[in-house]
Amino acid sequence: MTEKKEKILKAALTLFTNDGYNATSTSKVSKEAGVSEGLIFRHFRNKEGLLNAILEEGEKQAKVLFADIVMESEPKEVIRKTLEIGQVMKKNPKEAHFWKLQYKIKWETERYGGKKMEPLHMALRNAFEKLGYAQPAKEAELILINLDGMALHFFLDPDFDLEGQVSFLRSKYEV
Amino acid sequence: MTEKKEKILKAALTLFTNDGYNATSTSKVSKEAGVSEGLIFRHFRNKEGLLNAILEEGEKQAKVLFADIVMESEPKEVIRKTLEIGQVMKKNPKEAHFWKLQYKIKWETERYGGKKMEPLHMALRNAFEKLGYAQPAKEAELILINLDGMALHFFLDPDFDLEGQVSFLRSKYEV
DNA sequence: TGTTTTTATGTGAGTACTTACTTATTGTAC
DNA sequence: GTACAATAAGTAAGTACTCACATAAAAACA
Repeated sequence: MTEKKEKILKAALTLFTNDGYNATSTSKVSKEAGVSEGLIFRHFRNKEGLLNAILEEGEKQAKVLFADIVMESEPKEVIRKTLEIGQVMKKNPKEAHFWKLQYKIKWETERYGGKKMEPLHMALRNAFEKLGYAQPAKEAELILINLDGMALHFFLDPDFDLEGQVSFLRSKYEV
Repeated sequence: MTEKKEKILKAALTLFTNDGYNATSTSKVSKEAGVSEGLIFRHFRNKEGLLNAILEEGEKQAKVLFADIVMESEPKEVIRKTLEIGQVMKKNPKEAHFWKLQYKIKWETERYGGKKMEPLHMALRNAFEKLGYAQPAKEAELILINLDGMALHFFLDPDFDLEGQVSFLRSKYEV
């Protein structure tokens, strides 16, 4: 990975996340990266290839983030850690960039996100099962739906009180 | 409102909702509407004006949709009707178009959606208060966050089981 | 009423500029 | 000196938007 290639990736992540994929031209990316436009196509073949490279990098980061939750054996801890994913974003802005980009791309291009949440879903299902909940699968799905809803507000509504909502949920689940 | 003006609005609603705002050119809209491109600018001044016209029309529809919930006096009915908003979308595809566009625009352009959910939030807050919940405001916010999460899956995940999730939530709130 | 004048609606070709992408050429490290 | 990194200068197609002009509808006046 050359230095300029990394600069392209960084610039594209910023611009795609802030302005959106379609609203960001390869020319803008090259200027932001301080690089000739042609270099983008040499390294990534086309604009979509650049997007895919960023998305793949984000997926790797997500796996690391999820690993800690999936490997947790204490069911209440699984739920608590899941609910607190948002706090991680506040501390780690690059992780937040990747997440935000996921949602932006999902809505802008409607390319289906794949099954990358599946391991988390499984871990939650098992946790709720161990805790004796009547419908563990639905409970797990509800938490993930909640996470998506909170992400919308966290990323797009500057007045959203993330911590307040998370602690409210923690008290609901007693975790 | 002339016939051609309405055709432009209809075509733009479809294209903006399916392909996104930035990915839809005024030329595409004019072709879909069977109208000269210049007419778009005669009626709406620019592309953003066209978007605003559609958004305003959607806001009117949303007010009608919310009115029925806000005026409901039975607290459990307020919650049930709110949870069942998604079912309305399934029956009324044009309403669904407007909703989907709201989310697409929100993520694509990050223009703040305004306070159009405020009356619904209020109604829910009062409902939870009457039912003796400890934190009615947080409960109301949670329901709206849930709605946003379900919307993501409803519009973008073809396998999402909306009815299953809604009836699960209804059983949770006993409504 | 019929005629003229104004206004609203509509077109199609053109504007300057941007888009994603290509190609030919040069720099550079081993 | 070869393989790769990088650039500058292109390309054709597309972009939002404008303009001069045509037609239809409405208003004003005789």
